Amino acid sequence: MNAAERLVESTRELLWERGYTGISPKGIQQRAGVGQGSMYHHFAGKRELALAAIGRTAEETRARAEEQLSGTGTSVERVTAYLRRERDVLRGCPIGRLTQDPEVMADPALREPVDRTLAWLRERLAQVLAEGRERGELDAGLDPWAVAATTVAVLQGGYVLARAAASAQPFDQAVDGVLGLLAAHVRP
Amino acid sequence: MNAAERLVESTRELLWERGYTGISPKGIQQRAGVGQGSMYHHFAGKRELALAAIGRTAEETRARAEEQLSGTGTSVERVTAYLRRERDVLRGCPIGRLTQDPEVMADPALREPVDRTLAWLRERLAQVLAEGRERGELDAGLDPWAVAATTVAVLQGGYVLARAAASAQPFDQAVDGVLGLLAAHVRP
DNA sequence: GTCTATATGACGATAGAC
DNA sequence: GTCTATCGTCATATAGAC
Repeated sequence: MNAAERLVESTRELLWERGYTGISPKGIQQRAGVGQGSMYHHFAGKRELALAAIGRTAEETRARAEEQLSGTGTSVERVTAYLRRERDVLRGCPIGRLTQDPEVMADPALREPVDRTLAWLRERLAQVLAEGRERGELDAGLDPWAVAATTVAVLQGGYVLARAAASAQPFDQAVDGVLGLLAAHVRP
Repeated sequence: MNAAERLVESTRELLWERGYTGISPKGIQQRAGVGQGSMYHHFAGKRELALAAIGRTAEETRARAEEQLSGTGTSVERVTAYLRRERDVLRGCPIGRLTQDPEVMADPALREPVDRTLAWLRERLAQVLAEGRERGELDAGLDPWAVAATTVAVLQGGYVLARAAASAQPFDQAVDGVLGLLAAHVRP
């Protein structure tokens, strides 16, 4: 892996762990094993590195979700596969955590991929749920958009609870809870 | 309000807006309108200020939740009152946001009130739901602990979605979604 | 492309006068 | 109690040699 590539990967890791406000060019260089001059040759500064890093993480996040959501099975089976996918729960969501960073939220270019990824997730889940309703797998009374927002919120909030508790248990409970509630809307 | 009091209040605001990693003694002093010497006379440093500020915010958060959860009405009515309570959605949760701060999570004393508050919320909601089940208001099949975790996660995740979208709409949708799902478990 | 040197300001605190 | 002076370190680059 070349210097530019290592720098972006280090930035991705550090953004995940510490957020934009919590990282420094020096820290990125050290983790990447790249000198100062080299970093400033490839990138204009911390912000340019973050733009590249966040863009890549956003793309990856959408691609991984699409794997489960476009898989086989009923609507509810695909949502379940997405929610129960193996996750590094205590690390949290690398996109969702950026919503808590004041400098990311204040910068339209840094913010855009965060907004877009979470909006896309809600929309994609709403599609899957609407499909399930049309196929008669789910009750007609279910609101796909509301339940989609609930589902994404359970994930994001589950990470918060897990990190606070230093345990994956509350995350798993929250997922169990929403899937249990949803089960009552599956048609026989 | 005296200097010590103003310092704690400024710290509470800044922690909410920027997290522990994102604030500085200087910023706290300026918002409080208090000089450097005065700050270090009343508090040993940034960490001591944060301990006082987080402790107070945690207490207040639990007290405000208890207002709705110990109110009148059925189990589901009280949970609904809590979820639909007026909130400054775009500011997020002053406790939940601290789970994304690496320095808070690394310091047991700073972390404890965060953990305790979110654990208390889950437990209190589970109590309310269990009570509803015992009284026959809710289906016997409902798991109070799982649904409690889901409910708190919907709140915390709702804040994340709202901040990303710069709109309260996804928060409201997520709340509507979980209440809609819960409605199917209310006994006639 | 990568290195070292240098610059400017902020961070987080301590010391001692008033 | 509050003020000003001072301190060592880190943040975020820029400049120019190799």
